[in-house]
Amino acid sequence: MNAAIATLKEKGYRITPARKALLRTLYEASSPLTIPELAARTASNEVSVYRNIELFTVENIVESINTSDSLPRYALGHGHHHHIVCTHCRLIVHIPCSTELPTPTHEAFSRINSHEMTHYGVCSKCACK
Amino acid sequence: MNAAIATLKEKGYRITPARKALLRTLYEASSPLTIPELAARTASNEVSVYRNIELFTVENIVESINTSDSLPRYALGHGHHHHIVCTHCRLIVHIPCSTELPTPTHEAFSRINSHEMTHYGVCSKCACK
DNA sequence: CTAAGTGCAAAAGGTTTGCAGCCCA
DNA sequence: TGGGCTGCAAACCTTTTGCACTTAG
Repeated sequence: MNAAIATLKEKGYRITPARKALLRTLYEASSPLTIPELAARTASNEVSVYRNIELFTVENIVESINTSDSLPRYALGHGHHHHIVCTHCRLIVHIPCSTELPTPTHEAFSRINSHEMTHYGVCSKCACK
Repeated sequence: MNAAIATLKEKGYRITPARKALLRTLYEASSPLTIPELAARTASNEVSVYRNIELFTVENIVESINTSDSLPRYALGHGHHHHIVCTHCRLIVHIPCSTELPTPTHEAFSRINSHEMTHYGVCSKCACK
């Protein structure tokens, strides 16, 4: 979180209470949050959250997680990793990227630069019900 | 495409011109299409396209592809596969799922049922510019 | 014939934009 | 002190809903 503040300062962005609150909320969150959730928890305007999340995304401070059946969610980024999503309660956990994932090739593509992977399952809590 | 029509008939849905046109358009498309594109190409109402795409998705006739920087796109589903997306022109191609992808484990999850994987790169055409 | 499907209009989200006032650097 | 930041209002775009009309079976 201090690294994020340093990054922002470096690039000439201002460290405002709204931005600190947003970073703190993201830092303390146990699971990725939506824009309305972030606005509620930081007691700030949804529009400002949109603008700051946009900024943080561009600066690689947060990553956005898009699972088709919920609003986009945001979390502090911690390098490359994958997700496991509970299809019942939407719990999202991060897992490391398996070291030996083969990069595919395709005649229509000259370069492949990155990938995203999401696993879907049922978490322990939901499985017990 | 005839398989899709058979599925619909079986389940008691009507085979209307709008649905035939939608299936034909999806069948002929070289890349997944958005709702507005589908409405334009089938000369039908966007609302009806929403409703039929929803139906086709539930019936596993089409798959939806959500890349965060464009509207959701739809294509006829052909079993499990992955995607490669060109970050310049949004070209999307399908590739088979590598047989030896390890399924991760996580203490918070009791079962992992499925996954999605998307690779990002630059296609040959965009690379030449 | 009649329940399912379509199109139009309008409501309902979610996101972006414009602008006036505020405040960090 | 000034330019970036915030909040409010309103525009915008995508998706959903209601309802009357049409049509496949």
